[in-house]
Amino acid sequence: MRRTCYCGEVTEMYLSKEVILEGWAHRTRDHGGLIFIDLRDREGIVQVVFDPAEIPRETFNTAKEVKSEYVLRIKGTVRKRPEGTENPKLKTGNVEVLAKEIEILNTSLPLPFKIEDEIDVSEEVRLRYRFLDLRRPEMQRKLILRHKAAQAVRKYLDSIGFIELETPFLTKSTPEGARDFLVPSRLNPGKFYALPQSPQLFKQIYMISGFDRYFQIVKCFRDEDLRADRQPEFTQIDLEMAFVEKEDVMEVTEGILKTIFSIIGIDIKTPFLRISYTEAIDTYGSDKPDLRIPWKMYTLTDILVDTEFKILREAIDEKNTIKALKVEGNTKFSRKDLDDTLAIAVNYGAKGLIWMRVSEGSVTSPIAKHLKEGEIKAIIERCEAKEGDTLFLVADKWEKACEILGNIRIELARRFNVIDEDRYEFLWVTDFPLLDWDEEEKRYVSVHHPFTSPMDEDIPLLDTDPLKVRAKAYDVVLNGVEIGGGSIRIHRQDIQEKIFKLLGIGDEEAKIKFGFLLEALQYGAPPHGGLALGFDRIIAIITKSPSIRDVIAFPKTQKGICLMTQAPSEVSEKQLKELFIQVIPPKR
RNA sequence: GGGGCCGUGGUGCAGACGGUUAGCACGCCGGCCUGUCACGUCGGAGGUCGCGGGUUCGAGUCCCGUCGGCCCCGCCA
Repeated sequence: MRRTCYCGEVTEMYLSKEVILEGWAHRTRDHGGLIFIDLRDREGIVQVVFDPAEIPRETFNTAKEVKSEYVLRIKGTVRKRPEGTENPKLKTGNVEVLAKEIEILNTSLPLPFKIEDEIDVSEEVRLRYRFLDLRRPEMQRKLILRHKAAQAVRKYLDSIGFIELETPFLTKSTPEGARDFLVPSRLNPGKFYALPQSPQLFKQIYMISGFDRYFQIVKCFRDEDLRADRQPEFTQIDLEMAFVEKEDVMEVTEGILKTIFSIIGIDIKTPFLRISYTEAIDTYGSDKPDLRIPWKMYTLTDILVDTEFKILREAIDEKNTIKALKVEGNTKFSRKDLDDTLAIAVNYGAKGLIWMRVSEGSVTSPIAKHLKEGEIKAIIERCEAKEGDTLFLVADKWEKACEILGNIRIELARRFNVIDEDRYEFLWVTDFPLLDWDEEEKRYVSVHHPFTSPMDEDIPLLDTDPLKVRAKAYDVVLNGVEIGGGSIRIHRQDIQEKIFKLLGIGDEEAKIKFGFLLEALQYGAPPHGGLALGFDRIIAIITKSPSIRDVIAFPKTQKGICLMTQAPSEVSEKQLKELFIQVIPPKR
């Protein structure tokens, strides 16, 4: 006996036909003299009827024993449901299967939660019983969509000449970037592999090897603290191209995203908007702005340059920037709203927060009396503020002031429900700085990574003003989420060495850590660049999942624990001994 | 490392200001039921109140610590 079709496929097409179905008992309704069993498999649910007039007593009694999630094989005939008993909620609702035979293939313990969407259960329980959670239609839809997206991306990239190539998981630990997961080497006592944070160096090597266009849908590993959108292992769509400029990489990326979104029936417009890092920070207070939020930020420093209001006077004298966020619309801020907004500001390091509400050509504000009429007018004009709009002002270092207001922008947009969840706003953020200054370590660090090419015209600045150097780097942003990023790489050994030097990586260290790359760059390395897309994040967005855990089959908790397997776990003395490893217990 | 929310039968929740039998819904078990589809109906079982300590005549409730889950800051080239 073999299955003839999936439960969810039994429609009028099968009328009067005999079918064999295999699946799980979704629900049973025992009316004493008549039993209904909803049988479920991955394609859906169909109602099976057991009528004692049609089958032997023994068969009927077997059906009586069935409980939730028993695994069944049922043979029966498809018939029209009696007039008036159709169920429009089911795809198969016009028909039912009149059972002739039933076989219980397996029983099931009572479940901790129901196998259905909209369950009211903690994520902790879902993760502990992930095998049941994944049985729910919602989770099956998400993982099947994930599969479809991966397949579509493969097909698309293959069609434009990309070659799917693998890279090692057991590889070399490199400085910079995230903390590595280490794997001890039994054959080389005291030495460790690292799991890759990304296939970065290998894909560059592939370019030097002449594969020209590489891609991979691949796991990456970073041992950092977890968030709703961060797991220690996650999946990237990773690609690299030779003989290209950033426009080429951006075009391919837009093609990939277009491909993925077409799966959910959304035709996204390309090319995406492009704005510079500086503009993104200045206007939206974020390098990954959510363009679904209409509110923007404005600079008021020049307007208030002669102010006598003490707090702002001091800010200007300290060469700080005064920024304003405009919250549009007649949004009513209660005392509590204002307090909460201040709390957000303080959380991001603000020393204070000024609010002003536009009203009858002037403003209502705790500081209104300290401002001249001309200043107020100029502020309203600069912000293009209308009646009822509320402005929030912060005075601080440019980047910090922007960042504080940027976070207020996001949190207030959520609170006042101004984000349209059905909109998808893509953009490119370009012209990132190449380097940042790390105050703790007292050295430059890469904003992107150490292999990112500086802009040609900024190369001289490497010697004079490194922080002014812009990178050939680009991030792709969707609805306030960084879904990908990449760069044109350095393909000349002299520049690469110079960057290492600036990063405080000495010749000796560079040779030890990246010797193979520096060497490869000397053997005809073509200009190249690429990008990686956060696959989990994209799938989370298109399935409207609040966390990437919902689109990862077996995710970890915030403490990095898999609640199903209880990994990580202790290992035996013997295992440690073989690896020449000794555990030092943490101090209590 | 830090801030916030949460932890009570299998699941989700309720338990004022500490008071004697810890309540509700769903699920589970048993009976009845031939057109249900969240079936109905009658009955029943099921609890270390996360864990440890303290205050008290008495702690699910108050205090301290600890463990776990979630959100966030730091961190994540």
